[in-house]
Amino acid sequence: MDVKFNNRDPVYVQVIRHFKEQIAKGSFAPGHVIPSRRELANQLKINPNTVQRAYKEMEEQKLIYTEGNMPSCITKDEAVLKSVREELISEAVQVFISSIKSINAPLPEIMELVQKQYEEAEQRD
Amino acid sequence: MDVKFNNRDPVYVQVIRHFKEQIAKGSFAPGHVIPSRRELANQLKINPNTVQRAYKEMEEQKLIYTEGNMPSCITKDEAVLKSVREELISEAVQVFISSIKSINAPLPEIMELVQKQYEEAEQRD
DNA sequence: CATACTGTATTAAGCAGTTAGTACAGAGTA
DNA sequence: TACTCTGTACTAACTGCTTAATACAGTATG
Repeated sequence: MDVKFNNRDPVYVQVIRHFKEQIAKGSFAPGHVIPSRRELANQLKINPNTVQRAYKEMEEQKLIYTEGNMPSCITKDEAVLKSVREELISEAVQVFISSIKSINAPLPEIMELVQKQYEEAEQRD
Repeated sequence: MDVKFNNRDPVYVQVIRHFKEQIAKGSFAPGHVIPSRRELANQLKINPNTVQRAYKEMEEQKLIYTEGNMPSCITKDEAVLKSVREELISEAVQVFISSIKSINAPLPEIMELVQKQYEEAEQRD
């Protein structure tokens, strides 16, 4: 568990985002146990309440569930897990397109740029 | 002049963004006069100080200039104007790629999505 | 029973963004 | 001259979001 924070977005939002990315990647099996509020807070050097807020929202979105006072777990509902991935992809595509259109940039030319930079990023990994 | 605000980003940031998009589009000729602080504030129903803050930052970035107490104008430096467009494009591409990579989404598949949704958006205009 | 974990709730504090009010200097115009 | 625009500067206060601090209840384990 390792999250790099930016200063712009609220920390709890970034935490949620991080979990969604992991889910989208398939890094979490359904029912997978996630760190307790306090433990994750320790790892990330943030306040337990900030984690709590993130977890609470994830619970409302059915991404995780909590039984009694056991550590929370990733949902077992595979439809939800799948939709997370679709949501992130669709979001990325929409943001991208609206950015491009807002400045009337020609798509083909931009696509080439994406292709090229993607490959460069690929090599850096 | 018409800006639709979201609740997430600061208003003054969105105002700057709006001007940059117009510049990138080529909607503003070099030296083009822009509304006064008070006038734009009236149009957008925001506080003049918020506009002032946006204009001040744009001036620091050399996007606009002000002579005496005349209304501010878009810069005449075409290199700057050009770089705004490049900056926005590069930003959009980078955000997109990092989103895609953070969830290990295969590029070709995503590219198809982009292509498709771009055309759909095209028709809506 | 006691300790140490869980999750949860409530309240306080801090902070960035925004608004509001006021003021001042310069320039054009009736 | 008086009025009305322009930009600029400064301070104060409000607001909502975010984070911090603390406390409480339940459960498992030794």
